[in-house]
Amino acid sequence: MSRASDTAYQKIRAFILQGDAFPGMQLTEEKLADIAGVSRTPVRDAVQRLENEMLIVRSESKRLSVADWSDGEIDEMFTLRAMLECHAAERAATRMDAKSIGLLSQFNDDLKEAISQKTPDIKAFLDTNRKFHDMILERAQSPRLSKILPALIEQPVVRRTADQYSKDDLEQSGQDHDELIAAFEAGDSRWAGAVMTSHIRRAFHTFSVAAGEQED
Amino acid sequence: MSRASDTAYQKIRAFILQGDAFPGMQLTEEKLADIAGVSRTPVRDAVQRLENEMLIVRSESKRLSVADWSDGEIDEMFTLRAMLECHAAERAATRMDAKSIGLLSQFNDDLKEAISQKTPDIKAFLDTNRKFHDMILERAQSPRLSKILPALIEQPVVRRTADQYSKDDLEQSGQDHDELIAAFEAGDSRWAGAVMTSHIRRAFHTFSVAAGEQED
DNA sequence: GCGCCTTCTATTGTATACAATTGCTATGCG
DNA sequence: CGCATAGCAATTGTATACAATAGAAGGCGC
Repeated sequence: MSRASDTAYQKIRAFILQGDAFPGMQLTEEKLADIAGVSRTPVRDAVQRLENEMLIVRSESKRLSVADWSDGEIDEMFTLRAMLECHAAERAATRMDAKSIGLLSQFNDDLKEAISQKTPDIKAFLDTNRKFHDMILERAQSPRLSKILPALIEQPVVRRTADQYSKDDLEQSGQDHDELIAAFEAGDSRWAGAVMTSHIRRAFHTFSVAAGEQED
Repeated sequence: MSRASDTAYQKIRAFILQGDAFPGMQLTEEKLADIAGVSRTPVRDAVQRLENEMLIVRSESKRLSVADWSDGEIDEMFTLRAMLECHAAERAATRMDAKSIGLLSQFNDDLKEAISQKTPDIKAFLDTNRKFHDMILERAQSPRLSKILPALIEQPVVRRTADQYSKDDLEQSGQDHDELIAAFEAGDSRWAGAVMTSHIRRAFHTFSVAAGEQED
């Protein structure tokens, strides 16, 4: 979309993901327009996008609020993500080239670098991790997947618990990525898919533990 | 969405699916506004929805056109649909109730009725078929799936070749549905998932043959 | 005091006018 | 004659004013 529409999307998204928003919080188009610094028209575009990503929900009377997910929905979200990222990895494995694999290695080096410190740089970790997965999605060369998957990936609940991940968890991610790269180099799509599946399922497990502890 | 926005969506969708639109055809918001009989504002909402369903694409310069899918994309579409409908069937199998199963049976009776004539009523077939699948999706009780799947289901290319399906193909669909119902009654989610997968993959095969013949 | 109806207010939906951008065409120069 | 460029036309993007609708509050009768 266009400039105002995009900035609205980004600012509202940031407001929900990292800002002062809380699940269930009521929103109005006008308030969001203030936050984004634009008029309601581009805000409505942005809201529709965020609604598709299920970060925002509309009540039956068209009022907006910040999405609040049940445990079941989070579970389902990870399950779908695992299925689709597995599929993406399988496709990518048959469509890789040397340059892309090189980039993947580089991203993963950056990722390891980010968590090698005594206090891991979570933000850098999430950032390079996203780049890594985006690269695979790009190599999957499926417009459909590219439309569906991103909405399942970066999510508020995940973000909110990310800084509780242990160093071991983070390092395991790096190792998964290494194995993915090996599978890509071998052009073995089933291997790549299986590693990706276990990578996501482990992430879910790690998240569950962190989320459980957060409750206490 | 609201009234004008909804009618815009439906009319534009009908225009693409059943109207005079052709793949690659250039569209302007104003023309679509004329077709829908509303102003550009609700049209933009509708267009965004259709863009998400990939019925409409925007060029890099934001101009709109009717989507034109490659064979590879159609293939991928069926693959994703098979994966996700399989998952939906698996979930539904553990969440069924007698009333819903009764409705499924009724829908399938209607479907068989529609194709029992010498010249099958394709429109009625597609209609009851959609009801059947919608019911399963509803019982899967997954908001995410409900958001993702519909965009993969009713598609122009499929619609365009539907009237070439043989009576055998249509009857096989009815039998698949019968077996799905049996799996639901047994509460066997793996069974339900497997039947659904083969149901969709067969549909893809049937479509491929029909589409191939259409080219000649 | 309780419940229902009415009125008012807050919020979303739509249209329209205008701004910005993009593509196209024509014209001039080499 | 070809190409670059300037200006024009067409299209999309944004803001704002107004319409419609849903929710809240207050008043009235019972």
